[in-house]
Amino acid sequence: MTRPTEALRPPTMADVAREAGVSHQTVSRVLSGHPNVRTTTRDQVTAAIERLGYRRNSAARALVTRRSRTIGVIAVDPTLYGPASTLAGLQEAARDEGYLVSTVTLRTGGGHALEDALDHLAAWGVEGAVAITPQRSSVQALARLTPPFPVVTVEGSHGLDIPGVSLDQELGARLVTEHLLATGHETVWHVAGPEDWLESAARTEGWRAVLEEHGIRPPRVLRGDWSPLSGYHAGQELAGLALAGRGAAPVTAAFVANDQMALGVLRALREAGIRTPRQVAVAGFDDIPEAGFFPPPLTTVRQDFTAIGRRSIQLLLEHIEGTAAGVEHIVVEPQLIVRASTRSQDGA
Amino acid sequence: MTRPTEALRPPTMADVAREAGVSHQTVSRVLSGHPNVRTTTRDQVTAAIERLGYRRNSAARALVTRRSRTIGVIAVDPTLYGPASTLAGLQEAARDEGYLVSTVTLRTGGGHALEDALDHLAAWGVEGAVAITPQRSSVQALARLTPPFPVVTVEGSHGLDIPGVSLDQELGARLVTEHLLATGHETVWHVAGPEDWLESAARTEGWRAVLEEHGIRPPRVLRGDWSPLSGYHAGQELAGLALAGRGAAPVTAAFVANDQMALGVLRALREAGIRTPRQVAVAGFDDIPEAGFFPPPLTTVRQDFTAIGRRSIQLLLEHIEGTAAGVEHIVVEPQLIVRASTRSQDGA
DNA sequence: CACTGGATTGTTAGCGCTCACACATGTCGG
DNA sequence: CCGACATGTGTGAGCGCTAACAATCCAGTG
Repeated sequence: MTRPTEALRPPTMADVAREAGVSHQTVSRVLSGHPNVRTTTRDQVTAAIERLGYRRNSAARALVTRRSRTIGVIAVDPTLYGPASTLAGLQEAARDEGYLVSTVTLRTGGGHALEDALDHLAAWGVEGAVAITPQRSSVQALARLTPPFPVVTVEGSHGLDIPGVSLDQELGARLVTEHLLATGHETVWHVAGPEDWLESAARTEGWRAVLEEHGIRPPRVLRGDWSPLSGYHAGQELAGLALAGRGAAPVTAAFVANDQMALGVLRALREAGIRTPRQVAVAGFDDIPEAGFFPPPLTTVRQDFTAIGRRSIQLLLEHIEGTAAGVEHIVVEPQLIVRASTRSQDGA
Repeated sequence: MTRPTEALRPPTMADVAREAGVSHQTVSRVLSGHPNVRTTTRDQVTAAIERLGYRRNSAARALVTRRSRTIGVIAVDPTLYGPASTLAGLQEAARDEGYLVSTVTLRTGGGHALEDALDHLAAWGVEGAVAITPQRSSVQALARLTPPFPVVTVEGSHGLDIPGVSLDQELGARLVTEHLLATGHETVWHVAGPEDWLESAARTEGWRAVLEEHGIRPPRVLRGDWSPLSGYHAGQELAGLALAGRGAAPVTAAFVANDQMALGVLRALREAGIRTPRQVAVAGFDDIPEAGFFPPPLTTVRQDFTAIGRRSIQLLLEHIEGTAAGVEHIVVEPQLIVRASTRSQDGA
């Protein structure tokens, strides 16, 4: 009477029930921690589970409970330090809550990529999703779409009707700019990130606001694409301006929108024979692990990516459970890290 | 006769069948692209699907087909450039194959972390997993465990009975070391990564082998933990040795096991007043985006992380489909990138 | 001693889908 | 004109689980 396929199939709840001499429902009760099960019965079931190496079938559970216990994450370019760190924070938080995290990465934020990603997640029945899509276009796409599950954003919900978590980018930029002005600089130049990125815009905004509050007319904004190379090009331009020494806005300090570009700027300045920070002070944003070892060590703004990841999972779960109170925007505070790149070595 | 819950429940295959005036089985056939369906019928069904906004329920499918179309990935510290890039490559390849990727990240590779991660994935019924666990201990743990699904490793299956994909780390180290010797250096010092990491061991091995082939007795190995700080400490030690100028092994060239540590080394050398590459040439490994902008731009070994990710998904799918021919180890070739940090500026 | 009610267990009916089959048609050669 | 064969389509069962209900046991009670 032995069925030949027996060995191939993992044990089911019915198998455990038979082994323990109870009904499958009792097994289910034990597994879900139902209180009204006699201790002796519970032990028998537990032993049978152990003996058979039984595991609950998640597909069957998901089918009947209509809950997949899976969360989707959509990330643009998770190769960058920021998104990668956020992702790690998300994973950990979700796992603690008993969720599995499924990630879809986007090369670009444009076009139908986001829609396709949401579709892909929907097809697998995720209960909700976190979108790490810091580009304006992606967020707008997100606002247009109506996926069949709640979505929260990371660094992307500014002014939109989507719940989200973000670092106070503007405050970070303010801290840097104030710091540079306090160090005695007449004005602060700015190398911004790509125009399409919200983070980029917020940092530029913070910088501009501080200058204006001090009655300083903001100099022309230089622009890069987050890459070291683009920073290098911007640095060459700054070097040219510094050496030309044009009147209105002397180049003695620059706030670069991320650390990678700052590295490029530093290199360009050095190649032009300009010393940092003596002649031009430079500050970045992100505090990547390398920042403390740049030539010179870089003043920057630290983001607590782990906290951002954790808070966004919290927020998403609230929306999944339906306990969320409206459309909330959680803001995480940045921290200024002062290093040699903005410290006048001769004690100015 | 309207059921009040109707609106809450997403449409099922039966709903579509009713709408299209066919049986649920015909809907299923249309969805799975079965050839024997009349074109007119197919169109009716497609239209009904469209009208109702129907999506197949993945849980129900997984239950009956015993296939979840989900792949698990276990990654240690996905904040590092290498793992993050590999992850991105994996994601993309898996998605192209119609799989969802669920990621579990480990803070440490030690203890039961790996087992827990596999458990977590098993509980969700993944069909297979890729382990990016480059530590010796994790790989050994992996070899001990017998998860209920195939597992392939990235950078971790050396000498073990587990299929995997890895870069030829040893070849990379050989290329660097040969390059440095060819530039005229009498010997090459080495700053290694953590002892527990297989990649670290392989790079050290390649370096040692080349020196021995040239009849050079390898100098003492300095050791870091991949971080810029640890590289900085190693660099200080190197600087001390260089300035002391002890007989047997002059410090004129160093092969550092990754780019981040190389940054630390460069900084320490500069602080000690040692010029790179004139007095000491430095080379790294990984080719992180910043490497080309280090002071000076870093000679390093480029890894094609995207290819590694892609190949490992291929390999895993072969094992899932059962078409795999034994335990295969795929090796990807590295590429030497020569930059200023090893070029004698005065044309030596 | 039947009667109530809580604790404990079993029974039944699906969840939404795919598979194996049965049942229609239509087409063709003998 | 009938069977053999292909092409379409429908029917029933069942994947492994949970939720609702039903059934049992066993005190304590009047």
